[in-house]
Amino acid sequence: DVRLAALMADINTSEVSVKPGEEFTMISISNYRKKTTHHGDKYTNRMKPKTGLKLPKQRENRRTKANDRERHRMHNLNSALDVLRSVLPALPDDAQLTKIETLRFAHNYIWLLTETLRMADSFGQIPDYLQQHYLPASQGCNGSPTSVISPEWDSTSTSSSWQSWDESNGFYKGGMKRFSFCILSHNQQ
DNA sequence: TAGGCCATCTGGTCCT
DNA sequence: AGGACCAGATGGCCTA
Repeated sequence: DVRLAALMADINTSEVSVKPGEEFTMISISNYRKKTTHHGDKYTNRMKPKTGLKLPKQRENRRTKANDRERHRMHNLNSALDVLRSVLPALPDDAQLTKIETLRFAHNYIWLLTETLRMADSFGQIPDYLQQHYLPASQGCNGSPTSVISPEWDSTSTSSSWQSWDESNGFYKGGMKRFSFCILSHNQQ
């Protein structure tokens, strides 16, 4: 069968290499950002116009309304991101993915689920470890080796998919921003 | 202290 | 005309 597993690695680890057959382990989550909450009046002092110029009353009203709408729009966007975070595999307590990480994580997670379905179609079953650790998303990983299989998590990379997969050595190599997701083994039986 | 992340403001552009 | 969307600018907070 084709075995897939994933690894969450430290952001500062520039490369992960795991040989086929090795146990996968969580390397580090020390660089998870602590959750922070921004409160409304935290930014109050930014609400002054950048220029000291006094706007005409009508224009000022329009601008104020536009600012309110824009704020509301961004809050909606953030709410949608929160919903997205909530359906991704759980992270350790007090950790929250950034916006860009959330989007990349979601992309990788969709890839995982797609791949899982493909494997189920091909081999008639979903490997135990996938069921145990990754499915369904809402159950999270509870601190166990977690997250999503993906060939790519490099925030600077625009390449997709399998380009960094080292077929000869059987491991994925890639530059990493915060996490690395890699396929640890790929055994044929 | 530098850099990352974020919220907010702002003006431009497009759409209804 | 007014709203939605977008990107640049700005400044605060946090962490290494």
